[in-house]
Amino acid sequence: MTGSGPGRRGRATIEDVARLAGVSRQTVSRAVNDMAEITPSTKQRVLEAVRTLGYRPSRFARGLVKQDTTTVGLIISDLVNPFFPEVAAGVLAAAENRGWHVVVCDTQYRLDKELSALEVLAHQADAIVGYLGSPDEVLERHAAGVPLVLLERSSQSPRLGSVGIDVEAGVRAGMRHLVSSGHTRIGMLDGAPYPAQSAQNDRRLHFLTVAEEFGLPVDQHWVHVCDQSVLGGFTAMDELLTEHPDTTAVFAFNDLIAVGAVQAARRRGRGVPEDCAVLGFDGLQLGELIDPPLTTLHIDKRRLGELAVEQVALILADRAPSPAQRPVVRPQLVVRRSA
Amino acid sequence: MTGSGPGRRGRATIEDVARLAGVSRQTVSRAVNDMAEITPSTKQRVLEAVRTLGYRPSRFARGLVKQDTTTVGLIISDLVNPFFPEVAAGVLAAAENRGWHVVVCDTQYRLDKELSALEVLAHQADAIVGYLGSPDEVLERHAAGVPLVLLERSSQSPRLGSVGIDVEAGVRAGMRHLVSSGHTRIGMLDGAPYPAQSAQNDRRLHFLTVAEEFGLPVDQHWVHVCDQSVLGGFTAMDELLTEHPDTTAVFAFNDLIAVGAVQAARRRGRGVPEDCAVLGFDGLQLGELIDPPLTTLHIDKRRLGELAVEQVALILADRAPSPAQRPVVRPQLVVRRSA
DNA sequence: TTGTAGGCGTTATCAC
DNA sequence: GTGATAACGCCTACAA
Repeated sequence: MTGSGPGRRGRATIEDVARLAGVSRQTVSRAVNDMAEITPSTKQRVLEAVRTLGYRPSRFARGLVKQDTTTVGLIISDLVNPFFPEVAAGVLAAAENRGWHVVVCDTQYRLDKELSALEVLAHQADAIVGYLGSPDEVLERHAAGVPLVLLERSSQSPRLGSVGIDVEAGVRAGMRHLVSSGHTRIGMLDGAPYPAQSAQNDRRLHFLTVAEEFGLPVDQHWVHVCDQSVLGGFTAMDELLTEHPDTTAVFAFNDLIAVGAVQAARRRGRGVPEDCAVLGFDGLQLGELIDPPLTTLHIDKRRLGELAVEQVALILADRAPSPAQRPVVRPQLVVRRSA
Repeated sequence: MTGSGPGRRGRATIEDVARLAGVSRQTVSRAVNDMAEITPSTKQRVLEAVRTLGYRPSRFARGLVKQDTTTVGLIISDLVNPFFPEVAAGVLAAAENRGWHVVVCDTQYRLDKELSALEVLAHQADAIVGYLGSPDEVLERHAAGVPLVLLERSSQSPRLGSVGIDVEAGVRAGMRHLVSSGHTRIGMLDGAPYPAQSAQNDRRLHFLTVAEEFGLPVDQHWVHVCDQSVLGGFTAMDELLTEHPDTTAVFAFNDLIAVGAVQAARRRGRGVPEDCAVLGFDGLQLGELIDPPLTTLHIDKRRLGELAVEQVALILADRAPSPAQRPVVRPQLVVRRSA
């Protein structure tokens, strides 16, 4: 009823400060946002009141009246896979350039977490970019009208932006390299966990296509699915070599898996690359450090994140990005010693 | 003057929806937040209006009236150093548990970026946790009253929370291991870039102390400072071996540096660990994968992040955490083959 | 230089 | 079940 005092309802408001300093709210505002039209002495007095009351402006009230703060939500699959932090770094950098905030969610590759993250961010952000596995229509429903930019996934819906990797070119370059090195019995270690989402995983598709083009004696049985981790790669490689002992080369979904594959091969007494070549897909720093250094298709992950933010900017400016001009990063074959 | 139409000032408001559906704002609110007291048919009509107008509630207006959403800001030094994503993962997980949002900033170890991040987050978050290098009073000033939890750094100020690593115990365990393996001429590769902040870098201090306790013939000249990266470690190790060719073991600030040190040693034709042992400090997965596998002081990085969020919760609940009960994670010596 | 009035978009409270 | 009305905390006019 008194309606005053900082302790009343949590934090002090601009009103409380005004009262304590014996000025109007407006004057407090001028002092806090240090604007020009205010006497130094008054300013001092106000700022002192601010300090004793522990006053901090409400970001909500401020955001309500100045419509400028932009927040983009970032959804990634696994912060501990070194691939994603690099993408995130690109997103952060690009966002910071524009004065935008970024709130991050990690799905652990789980569709339920993905959807709840989507819902949370739909309330909290002005746009969302991320690695998403659910079908288009599910995504659109959960995003509830918030612009969405898909990473490494194309979509039919014109309402969804997207930024991609030129997987086909990458796979072609990689396979060409392996084949020209004399390999024909090439296996693939495909990353889970979105096997049902064909859109999600072009790597396997292109692998099979290109293998057929080259007339290789491999089919889908040469593709083993595994977790996107070193352990996953290790396990799957072990299975692959059991089922197809004549394998001489392996195409991995990503570098983590490739590293696991190298270990598995060696554990079985196969030299890499002499007995079995291993090809990665990512270009993580990790690949340079192991023995033998990993041959891989290097992706500019930072750039990927930056491009996503640019897409967001386009969409937010009502310039709906046409699917035709979908930005794409092209993998570069980096030949080291594993293949 | 007309004051209506969704196109007026960007987004449609609840008012626009109400008008189109021929109901009051309140009814729209009921429909959107699906509350109980509303006729299905009305709800349908409202929801349709929502869809055609592309209406989305303003998070600011909502946050203003419901005081519940909590956002914590996370400031880390370098997303690309695998150490930080693990800490971040802990923060994200703990925050999600409480229904909090996390906005992330990356400073690249730069003090200017650190301060601007602090200022931004002071407006945007209800609390901040992070790796910070500026002096206490600077931090407090820039945080502008927002609760702050320091990572891996103790502070004198009772107003700053903190979560740490028991560096002393870690260094002791590591040095004991090296000494008991017969090493006496032990160098150290210290991580930049906060040399002036003694609070920031207990590792060097404890290293020197413990070295003296053991009566080792090493002093500050055996400490070389470098970037917290593989390259940094490589370079510094090279310098160290040049100045002190009789070095038989090296204590690294972190695993990335240690990996670089291993490479530098080998490049010089020194076997690891036979000619020169290398000890890391982090416990990154990377360490298991290189050759030889890295002996290191393993830190539970996720836990560190979780503890930080718990500190935030305490502070936000006005239960100021006493410095006495500062949470600390204790490094565990993991002996592999590099030392 | 300072104060007053109004509105930003939403939810809560209370009538109807 | 539905609709006025009053906050929520701040800022941008404009008036004094």
